[in-house]
Amino acid sequence: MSNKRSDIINAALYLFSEKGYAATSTARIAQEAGVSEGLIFRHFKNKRGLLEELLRKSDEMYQSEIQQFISVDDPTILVRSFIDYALRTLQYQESAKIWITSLRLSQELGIDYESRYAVLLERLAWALGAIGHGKPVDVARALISAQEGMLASGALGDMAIVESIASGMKEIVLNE
Amino acid sequence: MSNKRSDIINAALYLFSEKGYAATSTARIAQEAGVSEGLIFRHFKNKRGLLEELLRKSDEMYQSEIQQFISVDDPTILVRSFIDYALRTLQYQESAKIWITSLRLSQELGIDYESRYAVLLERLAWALGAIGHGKPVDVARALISAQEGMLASGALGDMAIVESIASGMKEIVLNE
Amino acid sequence: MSNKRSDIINAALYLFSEKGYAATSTARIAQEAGVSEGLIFRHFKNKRGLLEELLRKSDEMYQSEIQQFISVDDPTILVRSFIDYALRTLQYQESAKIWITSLRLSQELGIDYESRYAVLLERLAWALGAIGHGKPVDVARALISAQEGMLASGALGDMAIVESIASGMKEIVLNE
Amino acid sequence: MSNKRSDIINAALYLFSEKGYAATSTARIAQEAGVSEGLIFRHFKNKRGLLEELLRKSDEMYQSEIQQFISVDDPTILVRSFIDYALRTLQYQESAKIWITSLRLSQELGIDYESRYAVLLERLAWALGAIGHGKPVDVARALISAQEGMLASGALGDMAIVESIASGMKEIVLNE
DNA sequence: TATGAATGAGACTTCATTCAT
DNA sequence: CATGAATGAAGTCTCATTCAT
Repeated sequence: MSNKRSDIINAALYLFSEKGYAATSTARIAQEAGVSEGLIFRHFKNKRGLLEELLRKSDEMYQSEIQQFISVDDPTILVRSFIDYALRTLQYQESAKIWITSLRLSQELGIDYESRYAVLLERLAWALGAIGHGKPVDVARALISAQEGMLASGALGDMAIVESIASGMKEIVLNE
Repeated sequence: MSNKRSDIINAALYLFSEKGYAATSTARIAQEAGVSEGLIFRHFKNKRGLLEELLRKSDEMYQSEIQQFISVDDPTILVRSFIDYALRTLQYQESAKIWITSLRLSQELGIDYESRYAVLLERLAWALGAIGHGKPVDVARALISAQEGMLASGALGDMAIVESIASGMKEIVLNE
Repeated sequence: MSNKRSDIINAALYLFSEKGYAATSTARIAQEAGVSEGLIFRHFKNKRGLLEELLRKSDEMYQSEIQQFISVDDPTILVRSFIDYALRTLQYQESAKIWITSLRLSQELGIDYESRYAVLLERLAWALGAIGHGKPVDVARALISAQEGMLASGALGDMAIVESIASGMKEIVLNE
Repeated sequence: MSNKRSDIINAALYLFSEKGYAATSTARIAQEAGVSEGLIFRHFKNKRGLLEELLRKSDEMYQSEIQQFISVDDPTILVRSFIDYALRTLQYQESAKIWITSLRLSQELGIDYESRYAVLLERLAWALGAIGHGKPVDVARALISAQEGMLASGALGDMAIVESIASGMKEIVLNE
């Protein structure tokens, strides 16, 4: 049965993450997906439409993935899980790509990304406050921000730096 | 003397920062700079050459700007200056653009960016160690990483978030 | 019984008349007809086949419609009926479309259209001669020609002009 | 020196008149004009822009051509000149094409065409009134309408019909 | 009969780059 | 140094048509 639709999405995800949106041609996506170029437009109307579908999917996956640690009761464990999550994700290249890519694409295209963090931010702030940090919302934002930088480094393939950043984050917020 | 050359660089800087490298046409750059398209190729050989010149310039400016706080003797002041620097820079839009842009372009094109941080990383690590933080290199990297995320937010124009991140960074590393 | 076939013809008629043959896609026809695109090719082999069927139908309708006045015995009434026919037809938009459209399509595609007028031309010439006009065949052709221009105006929706033309035609050939 | 711009216009004029606007590709126009396809878009922005330029030019030519007989003082000569003009024009194919074509293109694209006739209509009505016709404006419109039909026949290359129509027009309005 | 996924050719258009002036 | 006309390759997208179901 037809999984050509998702073949296209996967190919686009891969190529966008390698080269960015503007530098990836629909011909290349079709080739990578093993379909005709026309099919892309039949399924997604536009190159832009394909991107939006991809971003929508990525957001869904992200929201479902952060459930893992967002509902943890122990604040220390919650924060540690948050930091480790990105670390772990980055070690299994393929599953990480969608996250990194959607971050970058949002930047490249000026799409709002902040809203994606709403739930995470709230829980993280709660945990940081419970641990004893002042200005927990600000600290939570700083952490998320650091993690984004970490993802960017990860995208460039430098795992040593990624681990160093994670270690630094734990040091300052968890003292470990 | 001919300032058309720098007009081109400035136009490219502006447009690359708005749209990214691949999505900016040389025709658009020429129009923005008020010169003929051909002149770009006379001065920079090709579009990539223009980009490289721009990145080179940006690195020079960056290195000269961080001199301000890199040579500070008091570790606390040094760290605070580092954090405030991005904050201040972002408040004066134009001068910040070059920094944000070169960060983004490096990511878009997979150019090494890490080396730019070499000196900064060393001094920041020293200061953090002096303040009493463990694993000072890791923490320094986490800080730089957070600042990159902050710049990305700044690029999207959301100063409230930028300030929140800066505040969070100060809270965790300076306890203020 | 299946009226999807005629749904397709009607949709094509409508769209060809709005946009012309070349500018109308089979996808659009299918959508307008509420059928799948494939069905068009099952019924008509290809787009051109659909057009030819449409033109064939239109000619049949035309021939049957002009029977109304072609068999009239009084030459003055015959000529007046001819002029009024187009006028009346244009006032009931829908039924006029097929006539205008086939005229236009014939032009767009360089299809012979003259033969359609054979019978009409003969009767009209007879009537004009009977009324007392010299060169009755030439005058008949001029009249038919004027009526075609009238239809073109009608297609653009300008009924005031249509009525003016009809009035002018009556003035010169019927003196009324 | 560069007459490539007008080469493109001429090629487009020729091809649009043969096939219509929608059925003529820009690649074909470029080939016919002996230029690269890209040049069309450099000069006219759009295929549509090319069409509009062509229509603008055609209108200018038309207005300047009808000066010949529009300023004639003798009403009979004026009307005869009007009828003969189309006849003569059609006999010299090339110069006629632009007129016929713009008529057809206006119809194909639903562009206003009526305004082009404003001056002509006024003078023709005056002449017809002076000759003694009632409802001179209506008759003038009928004449113009007949001439349009004539042009359409001429476009299909049937000069015998064209001459017959012209003869019929003279018979009814000039009695000759 | 009817659908809808799929395709390949070709449509319009943009682009980086060259070159005569 | 500077322009602007010109190009060829490539880009996004549309289209008529086919075919398995």
